[in-house]
Amino acid sequence: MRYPPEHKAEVRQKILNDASRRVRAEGLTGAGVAAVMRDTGLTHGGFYKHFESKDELLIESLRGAFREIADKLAAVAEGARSEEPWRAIVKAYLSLEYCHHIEQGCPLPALAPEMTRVDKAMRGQIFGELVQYKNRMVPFMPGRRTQEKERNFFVIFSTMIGAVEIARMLPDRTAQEKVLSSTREFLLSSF
Amino acid sequence: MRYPPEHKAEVRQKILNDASRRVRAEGLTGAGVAAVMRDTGLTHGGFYKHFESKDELLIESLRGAFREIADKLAAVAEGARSEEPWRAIVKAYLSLEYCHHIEQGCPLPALAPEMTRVDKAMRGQIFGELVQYKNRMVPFMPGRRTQEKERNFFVIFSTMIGAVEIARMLPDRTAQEKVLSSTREFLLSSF
DNA sequence: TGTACATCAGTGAACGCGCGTTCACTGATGTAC
DNA sequence: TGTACATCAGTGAACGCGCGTTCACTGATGTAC
Repeated sequence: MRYPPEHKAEVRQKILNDASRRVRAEGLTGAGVAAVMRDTGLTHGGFYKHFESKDELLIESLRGAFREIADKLAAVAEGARSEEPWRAIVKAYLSLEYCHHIEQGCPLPALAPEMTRVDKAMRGQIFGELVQYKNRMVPFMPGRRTQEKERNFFVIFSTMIGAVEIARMLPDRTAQEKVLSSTREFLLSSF
Repeated sequence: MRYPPEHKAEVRQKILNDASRRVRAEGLTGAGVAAVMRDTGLTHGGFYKHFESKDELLIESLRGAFREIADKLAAVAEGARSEEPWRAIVKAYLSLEYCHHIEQGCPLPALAPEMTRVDKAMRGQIFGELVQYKNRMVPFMPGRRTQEKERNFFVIFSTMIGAVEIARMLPDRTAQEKVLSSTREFLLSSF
């Protein structure tokens, strides 16, 4: 079969989208070649027409996940009319909605501990993505100077990441919502 | 060979200690039967004389990890002379020392996201360990009534867990210490 | 216009490897008589 | 006291399975002449 010239790029993008969802939902080793290709509607053999290795898929799908969540949170912040942007980010990040959709959410509460265990080369690349994510969020953070905003980025995101992780370990919505709303109120009253 | 009657219990405990370190350092799948038995100085075949399955090893080694960190933090809190116990816990938990020794540290910043992905039966058991951990920490938390202490447990531990995870993603001590100390100061000035 | 060949995304069998698990065996020590 | 047998933690080969990766092949379409 011959395909239109844009076909290959589209398929690659579809594989990446499926992988970036799978990696968040099932962990760093959860985006297996066969499973991802099945998601995409292809067989595993064709994978290497699109990627050099599974590692390339992994880093590219993480890159996509970081970009996706940064886009969403930036949109939320920019859409905040009557309140400070960081407050809108905190409310969105600590919502039950975000908590329940791990596959579309921030890679940090889904994968942070696993990301510290990958080999050095990949850890360097992941660190680069984290820095970009931080740089996109810093302008929305509370504080006067950039240094203060940066400090607050780390404090606020640390708190949100931990809260989402704990909430996800709890067995029912009520307990989850309790942790999320406690942490939300704590952060919103802290700056 | 015949062994003294306490021998078997000692070997089982050694296997559990090795596994509980490995699982924190290398992830939920990192405590492989062969690797853990090699740590213990035995060969993989003997494993099933001590455990019914790898799942039994996993839950028992997590249980041990939760108990180990709860013991440590309780000792730190009880040893706090001139300050409130929770402040001593925050200082210990957010120290570079604890951050760097993931294999002896709290299972939450090491494993929380992975723990939400295990099968339902094991998730139930892990949730039980989390509840026990919380119950041991709650008495040390700031707040008047138990309800308030419990709320603060979740807020404080969420924040600490996230901060340790982020710190562990950073490439050098300076950056790690910045996140840890920012978060430490934030928490210590919040209650 | 027709024919032969090139292209290339996708297929599916096969590979080597590491994993959890099983099992026949070992061998030092205890017990029965 | 000596002999035959039982016990049982530990050994290491072997298994089935899923994984990432390779590769000969397919077949629709483009290109050369």
